[in-house]
Amino acid sequence: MKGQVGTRDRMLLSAVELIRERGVAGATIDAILARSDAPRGSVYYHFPGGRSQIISESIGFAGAWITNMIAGAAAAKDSHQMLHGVVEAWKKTLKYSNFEAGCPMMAVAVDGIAEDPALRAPTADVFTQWRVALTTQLIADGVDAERSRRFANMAIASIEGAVLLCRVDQSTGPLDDIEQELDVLLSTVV
Amino acid sequence: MKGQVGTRDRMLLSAVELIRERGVAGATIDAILARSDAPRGSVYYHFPGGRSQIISESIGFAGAWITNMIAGAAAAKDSHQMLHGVVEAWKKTLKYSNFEAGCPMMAVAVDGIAEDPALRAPTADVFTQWRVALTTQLIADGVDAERSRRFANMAIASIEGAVLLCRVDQSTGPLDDIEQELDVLLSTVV
DNA sequence: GTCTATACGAAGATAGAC
DNA sequence: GTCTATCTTCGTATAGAC
Repeated sequence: MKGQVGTRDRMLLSAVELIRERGVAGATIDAILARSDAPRGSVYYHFPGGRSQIISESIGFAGAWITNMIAGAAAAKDSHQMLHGVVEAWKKTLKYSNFEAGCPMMAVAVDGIAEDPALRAPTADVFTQWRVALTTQLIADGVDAERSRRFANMAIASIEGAVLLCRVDQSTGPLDDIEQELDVLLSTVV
Repeated sequence: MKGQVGTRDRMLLSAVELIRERGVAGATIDAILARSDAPRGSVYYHFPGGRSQIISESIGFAGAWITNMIAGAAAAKDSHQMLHGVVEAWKKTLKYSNFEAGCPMMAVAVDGIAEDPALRAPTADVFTQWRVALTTQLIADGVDAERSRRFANMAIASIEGAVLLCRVDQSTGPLDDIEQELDVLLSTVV
């Protein structure tokens, strides 16, 4: 049982995928069941809180996914390589999904928070985690705190925006472009 | 009748607002009617294609809104001022809506295209329009075509991403930050 | 842990009156 | 141009059997 992915986790994973592809509104119970191939009876057994519980837990799940992506990139020696790692990971996931899946956090912000305002705080927390990971590396590279914060916001914003443009264009072009520009900008810092 | 805004236009305007606040899924017929204070009977009279026609026409409507924003900023003398104008316009609209309304194009990309794939092309067109407006100014300022394209994508991506972060943070901080970084980056160009 | 049946509400769409 | 049914589909949730 240890190495197995249980029904509960498969449902959450499917929910994240659906949120990335169709937004929170598209992550219906039926769609989650179909994708995870989970039995109907599992819904209120594993998630007594129903659909809203599935959605809110999905944010934690997706947050962990992003954290892993950054952690992987953080294995790099400096800020340049860290950003490169994150951007490459996005290109890979975009291509893998045929440009149909974007960032789950963006989706939650766009059509999830209006549906359930309680989702705003945890979403903000995930973005803050990302900021912390970036500023930590920048400060380690000798950048001062304020400039680190500004650059971190710039990196997160441009990557998020570029992922959106890539989906619409069905091409990694925008990410290729902002990666270069981000590198130029970073060169003015460290 | 000339200066009046008709029922049809009021419905489209309301649809755009709802899309910005709640995503495409949140722009239901009932919500559009309630916000525009339009009579129920108007729906299939003005829009024989029903809801999907309202949504697709809303994209053109929103595209025009963005074009106006850029046009206003384009009255500036150079690229620096143009970007400043666009960012300031976003800050204003965010504050005006209490950080509840984002970019309609982002919303369409996130939860509209999956619902109706026909929306992808017109959405891509709007982003291209924006790119053209920016590259035109950059080239006028003496930047070469390739770098102009890269920088334009960087500007669009970072502004879109920052608007998202501002909504989640309920603060204009992220836009303030990327405006400064965008300015630094632009200084390496022109 | 999982299944079926059922209830309930929301949303889009159509028909026919005014 | 606009209104009131009405139909249908879909999505969430609950109850009770296995």
